[in-house]
Amino acid sequence: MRPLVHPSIEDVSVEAILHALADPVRVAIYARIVGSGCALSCSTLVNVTEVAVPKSTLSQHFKVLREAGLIRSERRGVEMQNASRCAEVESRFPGLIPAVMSAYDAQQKKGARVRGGDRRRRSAR
Amino acid sequence: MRPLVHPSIEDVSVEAILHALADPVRVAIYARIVGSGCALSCSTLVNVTEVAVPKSTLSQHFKVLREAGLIRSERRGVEMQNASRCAEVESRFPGLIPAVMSAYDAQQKKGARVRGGDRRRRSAR
DNA sequence: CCTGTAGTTCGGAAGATTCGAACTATTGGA
DNA sequence: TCCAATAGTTCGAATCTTCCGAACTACAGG
Repeated sequence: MRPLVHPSIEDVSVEAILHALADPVRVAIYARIVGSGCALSCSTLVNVTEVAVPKSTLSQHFKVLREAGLIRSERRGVEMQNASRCAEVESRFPGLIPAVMSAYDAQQKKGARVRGGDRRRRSAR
Repeated sequence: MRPLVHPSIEDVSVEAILHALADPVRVAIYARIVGSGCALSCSTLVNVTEVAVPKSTLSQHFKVLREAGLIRSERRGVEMQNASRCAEVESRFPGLIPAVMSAYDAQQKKGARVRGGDRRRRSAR
């Protein structure tokens, strides 16, 4: 089991943050963490979307969020606590996260459209 | 030659915008277009980065920016004029683009670090 | 030690990206 | 009108990335 990678805040890039939040599942996860105000475990986020996300995929998504500098993951007993690094990211890129979250919220409110962004058309396997 | 696709602004998604701007070359292109205030042709942007971007790749990048709703491309004689759709995007997602551009500018100013975000390690071909 | 729970790693299939080569569209001459 | 030059697009193959089931590791409580 490799130790978890958390970049120091000065090594965080805009590109990595945007890439992390460009995925519909990841932005939903991140919005939930930020919205809840407290740390959340992976397993509580299996149902962020309509269809349940497989846990191996979920694990990858958390890794991307973590290595982009957006969240901090810490083992707490048998589960993992994922907290947002809002304050740090805010100090490095003021206004970025609030703007993205506000845009995301605005989009979610506008009824159940078929939003673009789920660029990957999944096929049956 | 297929006609150019320009989504109407209400069909533009946050995910598509973030995905478009998550690429170091595309965000550089977009920053130049926004910064210049006027429409720019593809060819003037071959040198947005240290290494010249091949024109077939550049064409793909413009397509992504266009289909994300960030720019409007129009043929003007033999070349293509690419203008930003700032005002429209601003009306749909207020504050998003300014926040991203401001974060990007702040990052660029901090010396020539090896920034993360160029996720694709190119190999010799 | 054994079992259950939570999450990670592995590996292969499928999707996305890159870029050279070939192609299309438009303009300005000869 | 035909030709060459310029600007950009499309195609195709190599490469990179993402997804997810199966197998694995880590920890808590009997």
